[in-house]
Amino acid sequence: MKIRTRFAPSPTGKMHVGNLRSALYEYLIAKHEGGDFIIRIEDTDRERFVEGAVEIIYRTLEKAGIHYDEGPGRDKGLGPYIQSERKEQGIYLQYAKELIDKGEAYYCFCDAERLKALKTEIVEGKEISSYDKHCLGLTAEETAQKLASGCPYVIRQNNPQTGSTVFRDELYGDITVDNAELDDMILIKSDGYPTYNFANVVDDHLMEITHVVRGNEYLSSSPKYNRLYQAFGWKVPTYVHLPLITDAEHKKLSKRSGHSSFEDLLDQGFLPEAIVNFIALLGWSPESNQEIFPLEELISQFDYHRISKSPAVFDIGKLRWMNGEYLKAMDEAAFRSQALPIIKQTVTRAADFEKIAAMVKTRIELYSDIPELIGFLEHLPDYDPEIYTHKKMKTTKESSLEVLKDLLPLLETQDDYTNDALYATLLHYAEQHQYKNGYVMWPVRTAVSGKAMTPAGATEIMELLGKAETVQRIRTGIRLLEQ
RNA sequence: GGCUCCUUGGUCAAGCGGUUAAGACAUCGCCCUUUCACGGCGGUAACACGGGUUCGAUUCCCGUAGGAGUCACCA
Repeated sequence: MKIRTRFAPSPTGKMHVGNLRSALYEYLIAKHEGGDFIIRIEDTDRERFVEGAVEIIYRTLEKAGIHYDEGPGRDKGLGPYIQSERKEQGIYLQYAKELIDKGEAYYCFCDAERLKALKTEIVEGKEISSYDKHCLGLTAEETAQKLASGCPYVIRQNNPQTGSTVFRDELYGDITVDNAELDDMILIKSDGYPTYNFANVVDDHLMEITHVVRGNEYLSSSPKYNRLYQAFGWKVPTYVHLPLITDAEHKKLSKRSGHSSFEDLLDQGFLPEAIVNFIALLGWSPESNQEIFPLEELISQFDYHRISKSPAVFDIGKLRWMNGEYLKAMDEAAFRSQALPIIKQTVTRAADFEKIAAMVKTRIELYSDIPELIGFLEHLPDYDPEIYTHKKMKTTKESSLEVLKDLLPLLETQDDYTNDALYATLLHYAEQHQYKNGYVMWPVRTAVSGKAMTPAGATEIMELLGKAETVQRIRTGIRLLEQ
């Protein structure tokens, strides 16, 4: 049978990486087997609905390279794929009533006040409650009368209080839960919308989803969903619950806690391919030691049985590294189109911008590293003369001063400021005095850059700066060293 | 607190009864070099603990501890 997976986001804002990874794994599981990947919008909570969030979802998947076979606008006969539209068609209510007829669900008229009175404990600021089946005790007449009078109602699942329920997860194995733990969750809310708990079961069945893949925050409610499938007499899908992605404090990534969304990462300059590659490896590993995976290779190698069970910390440092790898592998033209605007914004003097782009390419992890790296080309920064002292080069402030003073007249009279010519000049000087290259290069590079680290060597920098600026910076260096 | 799940270095992780317990990021050192970087080489660093089972446990079982998730008319 053809595998069908779905990504079922609720449109409540930006997508954080945990959501994106779920979408990615769902996509990979389907595509690895030549199956279909479906999108379903779960907009049953009209209070949390955020305008434009649906577009964010489409845009995010698009940028991530995740294409869907079915979904809004791509109806293959099992739509609509937006739950609010399905609700309008009366789908959920119809199925809920079927459950009521079977005695697996019941109307509940309890108001907020009574529900609040049921809250028994408060643990860590969270109220714990479980419904007491009060309305299950209503007679048919009482129920009919309340319905007729327009009394607001919800429909609840009727779970047994004895025995236990077992369900199987592909990764976690069999999980058994006492039925007494199963609360009579609400299926249909008083506004007529279904809850996630109900809608996902109904829709996954109707849309013929074979593999339900989702975050493992759903692990503990899955027995209740299983009971729903059983009550309907439907085939239970294959479950794959994914380990959580956490922050450095081991807390689940969430919008609420202000964790980075995919779009935030893009804004920070991360490449979508790098992000996708990185999150694919958070919770899954291939048989080989390969780490760089284009999406196509991910599809061919993704075996969901190798997904791990323990949570993974989202380490932005490693993402940076991976982004750097993608930058290095990028072709020159593509890199330039992104880097050049940033470079030109940072360096306004006439310079060989393409040369700067090439020089910077292998030394950054993010485009946003560029200004910091080459800012010195625009303005000589204030710097501490102590950086002229370098143990390995055997340079001191005194030796540097001497070298710079010797070199100044040479540089003033030289007109050929190409890298090769400058290099020849400096090298010749070093040879004459029997200095080691670094002994000369270090102070020169320091003077023309004002930095202990630069993305290029001394003469390359001089070429970029040109004669006038170079000479001026050497003089500045001498002045600093004479103080 | 109840329930459920998880537990190999700081982080991602391989391992699926017998291994010198891979690899990557980070970190440190060395080499290369016109500094740093890039590149190359190398180092530090892990099986949470206690019982079993077994000739033999990182691997299987049971406890303990720790962590996480969940307990809504949110998904």
